[in-house]
Amino acid sequence: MSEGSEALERQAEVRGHGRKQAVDAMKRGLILDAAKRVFAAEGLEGASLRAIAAEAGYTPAALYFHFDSKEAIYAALLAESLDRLQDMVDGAVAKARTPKTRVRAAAWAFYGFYAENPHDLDLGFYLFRGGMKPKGVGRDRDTALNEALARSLQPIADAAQALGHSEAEARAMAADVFAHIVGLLLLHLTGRLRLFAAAPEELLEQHLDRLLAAP
Amino acid sequence: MSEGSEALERQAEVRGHGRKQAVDAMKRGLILDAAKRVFAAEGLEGASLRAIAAEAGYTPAALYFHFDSKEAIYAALLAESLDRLQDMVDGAVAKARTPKTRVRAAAWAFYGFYAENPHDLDLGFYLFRGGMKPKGVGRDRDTALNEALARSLQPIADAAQALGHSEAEARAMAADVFAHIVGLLLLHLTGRLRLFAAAPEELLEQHLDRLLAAP
Amino acid sequence: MSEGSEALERQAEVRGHGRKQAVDAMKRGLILDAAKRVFAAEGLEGASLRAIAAEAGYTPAALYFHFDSKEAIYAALLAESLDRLQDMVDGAVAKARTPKTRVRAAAWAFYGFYAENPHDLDLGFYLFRGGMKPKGVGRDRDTALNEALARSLQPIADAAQALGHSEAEARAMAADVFAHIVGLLLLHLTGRLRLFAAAPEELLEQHLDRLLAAP
Amino acid sequence: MSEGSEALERQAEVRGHGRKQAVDAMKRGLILDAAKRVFAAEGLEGASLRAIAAEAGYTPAALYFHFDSKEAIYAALLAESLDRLQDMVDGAVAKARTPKTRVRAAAWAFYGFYAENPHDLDLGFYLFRGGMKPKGVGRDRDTALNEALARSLQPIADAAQALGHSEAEARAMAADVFAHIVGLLLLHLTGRLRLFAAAPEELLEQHLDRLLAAP
DNA sequence: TATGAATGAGTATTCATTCAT
DNA sequence: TATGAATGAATACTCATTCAT
Repeated sequence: MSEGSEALERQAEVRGHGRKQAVDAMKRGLILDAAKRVFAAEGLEGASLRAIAAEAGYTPAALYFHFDSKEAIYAALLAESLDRLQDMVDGAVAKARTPKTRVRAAAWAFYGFYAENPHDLDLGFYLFRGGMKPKGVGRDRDTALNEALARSLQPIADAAQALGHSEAEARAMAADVFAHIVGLLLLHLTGRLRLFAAAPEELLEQHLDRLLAAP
Repeated sequence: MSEGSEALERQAEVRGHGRKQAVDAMKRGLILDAAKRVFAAEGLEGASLRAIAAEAGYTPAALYFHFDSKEAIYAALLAESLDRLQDMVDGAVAKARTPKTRVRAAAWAFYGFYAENPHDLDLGFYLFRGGMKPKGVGRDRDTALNEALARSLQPIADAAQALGHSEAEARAMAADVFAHIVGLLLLHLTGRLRLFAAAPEELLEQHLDRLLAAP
Repeated sequence: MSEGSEALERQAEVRGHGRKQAVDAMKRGLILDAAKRVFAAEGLEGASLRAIAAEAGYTPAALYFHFDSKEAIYAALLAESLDRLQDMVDGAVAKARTPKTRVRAAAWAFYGFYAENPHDLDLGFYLFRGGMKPKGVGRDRDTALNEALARSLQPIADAAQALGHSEAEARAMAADVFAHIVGLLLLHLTGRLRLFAAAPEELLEQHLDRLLAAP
Repeated sequence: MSEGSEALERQAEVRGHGRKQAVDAMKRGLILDAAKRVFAAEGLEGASLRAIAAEAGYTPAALYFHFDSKEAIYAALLAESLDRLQDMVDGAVAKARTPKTRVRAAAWAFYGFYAENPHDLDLGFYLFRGGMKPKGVGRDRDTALNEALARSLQPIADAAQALGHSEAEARAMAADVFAHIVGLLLLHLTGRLRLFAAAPEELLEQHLDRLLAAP
């Protein structure tokens, strides 16, 4: 066997491998798309593995070649959701000129994302909660998701530092905005905010005003 | 039969009735305690009717004598939780002299209650969510629970009005505090707040400071 | 103790006993009425003991003082139904002058009774079937109900004999009419007769015509 | 790969497919057999899904792979029963030369089938009744079963037309025979016919005699 | 006579997961 | 890589009946 042929073989192998990976990724993607659809239509409770498999045109058993467990599918869904979230936040922040408008832009993007995709919030809390127990991997996945989440909120911390805050203060500010928005969304989406005849957008606006008022 | 004996009989009857009621209430209480225990140990998902019955030393069927459905048990649990919450908030507010300290006291009591009883928060969100569908009066129960919740936060709105805010502003303030605390708790309890090296208590303190700063 | 007083006592006893029996019979009647209502509204499946008790304003357990079992209630219901049936048949026959019209009258009364009270037919078949197993008494009850049923159809046999048939032939004729009507009703009530675009009344009329045609 | 081998592969594929189908059909058949056994032993009431599964050597859940619901099992059982019925009727009719003997043959085959398989009658009435509600296509199934039933009785209508009856008359005749036989069977099988010391066979014979007597 | 409380057996159905093929 | 078949455990809830009071 000549060198050339070896190289060719390796190349073919590599290409074959790459193609395999690509095909696999595509299939995973199709399953996740199906999961997203089921999930959006039926909510967390209705998004059984069977339902997802059916929607994806698969047998339930087939999904186990692509994901370790149902939780793994959820986790992948959440990871992808966090990616979209980050894109939205980054996009919004990019258009803002001043640190203050960057904080506002990031906050509103964050709020808007979940207000328009309430199920993604569900997903987040489901997994960040008691889920993730069974299949061990939990730990790694958790930190990965955590990092993705932190990245999404980083623009707020960055802008806060640009405003003269210390790093600790900046982090606290990001956390504060994060918590406030999550609280508002939860109460809003469960209809509890109606009790106070309060609109979440107004409350958020006021919160940002107070937060950004010159001290 | 003399008048005296008649009176005694009536009294006995009444007492018998009262005892029956008391016994019933006690048994309901025991079941609810069992439910709380299971709930604390296994989380909402694991708190099946069977599990609750077993923990209470009953057969599943027996619970249906005391409660109409599983959701009814949850609802009772939540109602009782909201009662305790209100007691805590009212107790804290009673000790405060000025409107501002009353807001702070109420907010901290609210926060403290759920920080110490995280499962009660779960319960609230479970029921305030999609639950409550199948049996029971759903609707009635929902409004009753809503009212209990609103009552717990009323001290904040009252104090806000005492500070000179309009009724609408006062309501918004209660909603704002409510949302902020819920957000903080959720992130704290799911460990997300650690990402920002932020302590929920500090964040709440700062939020209240900003909120109560003279404009 | 004087004779008079003895008599009075006995009388009182009897009266007391009689009253007790009367009261008991009345209560049984009230329960049966309730059962009939539930039964008419919900059908056999829905007529649970609980439902009957509730409708009668009783606790399920209370019914066991008046009836041995659920089957016993059904049996009493059926007995009463058969009484009403007999009244209808007898009433119809009484108005007819000739043997042939008596056969017709009896048949139509029988048909009409069950066409208007389809649930009574259900009841009959339920009990005449596999039911009646548990509580032993089955045997006695069965023969009693059988006799009541036979009595209802006796007018047909009588009229047949009046037409010159032997006793055996007359019995066969009654059986024939009975079977034909039951068959028609069953198929009619389950909608199977529609398959043939046939009306049960016409079929019955023709059957009677053939049966009564001079040989 | 030569053409021959391709052909072989296709054949294997087809056979594989065919085998899969065959295996599936066989398993369904085994389950249905089990159901029939349970059904015969315990009656309709006792033929729970669990019992059927146990008898078939399956877990309850496994049955859901082969049938959509318990009602679907019943429906399949009935469909198969109607097939056997039709075979018997068709077979009997095929041997008869004249229209009149064809009517008689069909009627006796129909009668004989249910006299020997009383449970099939139960099944029919159960499903043709209120059943069929929950899952499954109910409607479709109902009409399919109706058609199967109608087909079984078609020979009678055909023969009636051959005798010179109009189509409507022929249909009525089929309905009449159907009703009479069902009535006889029901009374016979529940022991009610004994009341009249009447044998169902004699009554059917006489009914057919009258029906087929030249007018 | 009636109740309240409780039982135990039962119902059909759903779930995530596994494994031989 | 995917399927078909199967599992075992779980679900909430209903039933007729019993028994101490």
